[in-house]
Amino acid sequence: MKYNIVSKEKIDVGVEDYSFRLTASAYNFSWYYNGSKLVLPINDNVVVLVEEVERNKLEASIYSRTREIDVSDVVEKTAWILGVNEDLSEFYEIWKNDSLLSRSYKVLRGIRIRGTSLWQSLLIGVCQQNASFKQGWRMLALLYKTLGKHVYIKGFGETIILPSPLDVARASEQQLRSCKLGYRSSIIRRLAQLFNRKELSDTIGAPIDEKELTRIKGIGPYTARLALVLSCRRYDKAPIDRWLKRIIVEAYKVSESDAEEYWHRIWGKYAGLATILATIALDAVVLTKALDRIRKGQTYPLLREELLTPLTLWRHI
DNA sequence: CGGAGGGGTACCTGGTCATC
DNA sequence: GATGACCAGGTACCCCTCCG
Repeated sequence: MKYNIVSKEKIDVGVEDYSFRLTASAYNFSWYYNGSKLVLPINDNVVVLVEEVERNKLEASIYSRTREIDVSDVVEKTAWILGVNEDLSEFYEIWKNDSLLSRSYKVLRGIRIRGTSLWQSLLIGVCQQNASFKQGWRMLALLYKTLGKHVYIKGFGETIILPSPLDVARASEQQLRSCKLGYRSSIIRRLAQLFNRKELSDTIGAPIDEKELTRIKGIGPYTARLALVLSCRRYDKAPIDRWLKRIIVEAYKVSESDAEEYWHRIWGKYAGLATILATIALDAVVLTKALDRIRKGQTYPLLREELLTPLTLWRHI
């Protein structure tokens, strides 16, 4: 089915320090961002193409497969995903003075984490389990390419809609295997089943509890907390993996057992956001290289196009 | 006694690095 | 260049202690 443009809307940026370019770049794929235009699938029928027409003036072209759509609802969801009204001034005060991340402030200031649906956040989380950044995002990219819906958007080109829980349920074993998910494929199947049975809700921004998620086999605290960060902008509990734990030990000279508590003490209710920021600031390089960079004080993204990093993922995959 | 919580370890899979 | 050993890293699970 064809997506036709139904409306062009202005998206108001309600904060001073917003960076569309950074927000669109971070952890994104080439079929969603091309350096200027950002594709945001809103629901089964609606896709939004966002562009910065002037500094902090965003324009959203709404594409739909159906005639009747609620434009104000789409605009509201687009604004929420982009975090254009998220005031982070308190967070900046900590960031500017933090010994690990302050050097990345100049480069990354203005960035927001793009909000996702719960389903999408769980897929991201499960693919990140026991995997390096590169490995995890390659898995996710394969999921998109193998099971997602390839769609052509005029003014952008080809994009891919994330496979739905139903798409995953219908996929063959072989198809899932070809996504190189390993043991994760059975977790993803189980998740898809929960969404299909409506035991999990995929409404954008709907609140969910960490405990509710960790009850699911295959979802532990890391994946649950990452899902809360991405799907609810809940930053109070941080998804701290061993990578970050070791980095905290090195950077702040605390013991491994105190690392998590220490991180929460520094960042308070923004601990989860700081976690994501740390991965971007250190280009998500593997632990040994990250520790090396901390020793050299290279705690900001290198911004080299040829590297595969959270900020340049869209140039490569 | 029973539940909560913490520690240790096995499991799994792709990445990395040393060795030939 | 091929091979194999080891590592990274999140979760599951078992066992232990603690506390009411």
